Amino acid sequence: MTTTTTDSPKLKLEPFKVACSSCNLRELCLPVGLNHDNLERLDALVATRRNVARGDALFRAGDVFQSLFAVRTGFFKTCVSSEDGRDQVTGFQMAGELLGLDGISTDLHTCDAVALEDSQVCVIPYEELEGLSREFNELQHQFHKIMSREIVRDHGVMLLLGSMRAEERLAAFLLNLTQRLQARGFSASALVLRMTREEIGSYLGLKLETVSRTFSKFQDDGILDVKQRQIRILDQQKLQSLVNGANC
Amino acid sequence: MTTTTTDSPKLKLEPFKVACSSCNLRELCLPVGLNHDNLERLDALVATRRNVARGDALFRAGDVFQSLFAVRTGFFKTCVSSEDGRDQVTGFQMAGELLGLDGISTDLHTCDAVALEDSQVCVIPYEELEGLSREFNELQHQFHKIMSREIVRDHGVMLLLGSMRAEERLAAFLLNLTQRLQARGFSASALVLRMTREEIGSYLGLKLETVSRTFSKFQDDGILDVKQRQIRILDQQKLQSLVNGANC
DNA sequence: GGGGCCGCTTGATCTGGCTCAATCGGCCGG
DNA sequence: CCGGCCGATTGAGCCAGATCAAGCGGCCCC
Repeated sequence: MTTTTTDSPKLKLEPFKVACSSCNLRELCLPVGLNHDNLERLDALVATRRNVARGDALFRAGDVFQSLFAVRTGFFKTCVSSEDGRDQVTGFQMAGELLGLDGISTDLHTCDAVALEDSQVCVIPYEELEGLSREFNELQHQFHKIMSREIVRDHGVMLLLGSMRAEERLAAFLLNLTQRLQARGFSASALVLRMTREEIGSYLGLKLETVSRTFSKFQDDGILDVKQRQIRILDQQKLQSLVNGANC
Repeated sequence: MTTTTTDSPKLKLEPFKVACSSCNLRELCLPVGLNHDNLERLDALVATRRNVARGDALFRAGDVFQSLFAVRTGFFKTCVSSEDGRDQVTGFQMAGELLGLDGISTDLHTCDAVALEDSQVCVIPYEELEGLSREFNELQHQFHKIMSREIVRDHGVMLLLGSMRAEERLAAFLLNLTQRLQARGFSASALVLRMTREEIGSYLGLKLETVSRTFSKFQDDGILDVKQRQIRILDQQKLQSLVNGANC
């Protein structure tokens, strides 16, 4: 992790300037590829931020869609539910990732976005984003790429849910998490899970007991060191080979 | 189904004018909401068409991405595969639906699109679409809606794969298919499946034997009349209640 | 510092869907 | 019209993961 702002004590409110142009996430977020001038235009667009306390929803299915949100700090889950109570976690979002793309389709959000820890998001008014992206090819293209990437990601999850066994699913999940954490400057081998076993299970199409048992098995096999939500990856190779279906 | 062109005998090649502005799919496809002038601009963009024989690929994972494709006639499946041979059908596309959105993300396609019957697609050069959508708000917005809808659809499939039982999955699949067919003017109760049991199974995260057995069970229960790929829905209510988890 | 709660682990048993296997039947090419 | 092939059906047995159940333990609030 990098430190951008001086950590002056007592400064609880936003530092004066937390703009895309000075954001250390800009290479992971909407601003990718924008030149200096365009970045400043984006700054004007992304003027407001919003804090979301752990457990609170950023939006819920059925809410009117007006803005996209970029995670600045913290961690979210998104989940859809069917008419009957069934619930499915569709993703976990960390700093630099966009939330709310589902809402464009019908002007209503179709899933809940819930903070798994105290978080802050940048609010991106959607209409204004459309306007600005009509002016700047790069912004338009980057936005399309982000939507497309979400589609590709979803296809990967379908592959996982449709054809992998429990161990493969958990291995794929852990590798994906560490990859994304690594891109943000964190260790590739140690991580702290922000979500419960049940939420992992929902995402992976498994019951929480199966998730727990699989963690234990990975520990027995010397692949992981598991202490509740503290995970240390001891044998990345073996994890990778599990995903690749090596020992099938 | 509507008939737009005169069915003059012997006319094998394209009728003179098969443009978005005169396409009977325009209310299901990219042109939704465009006014007359803008539609004519879109016509210029979508100038070429391409035939794809049954079994052939429109594109494959790894192919360079240049164009989106709108299905004019026929039926497609898209599937992703992991490094090991595993294969997952991620969707079935019929007339009016867009193919290729996955390619925007990395300029390479990430899945295969294979025709399940002799088909024809409209070729939509992507760069030009971005250009035109910078000019026309409605086109831009409609395109974003289509991408967003794909994301929402994928979330629905995740819910299905992650939390439904075999009968519920097949019921949801059939209802979804008939809904889309109905929007195209076909019967809501009779349909011909264009895909094999194995492809249905891959899409639903089931083995082909399970799909076949579930069809048979639905027939025994008086919900369906199944003759190979000819399906007649006898009790839509019961199908719907299965999806809603009524008898759990 | 203590109590209670929630999340996690672990065990025992059950079962839905998978696997393996045999047969059927529709369709296509000769 | 017939033979072969591919897709679909059906049966028998099995197993991965679900379910049910019983603690455990870390953390938060009082």
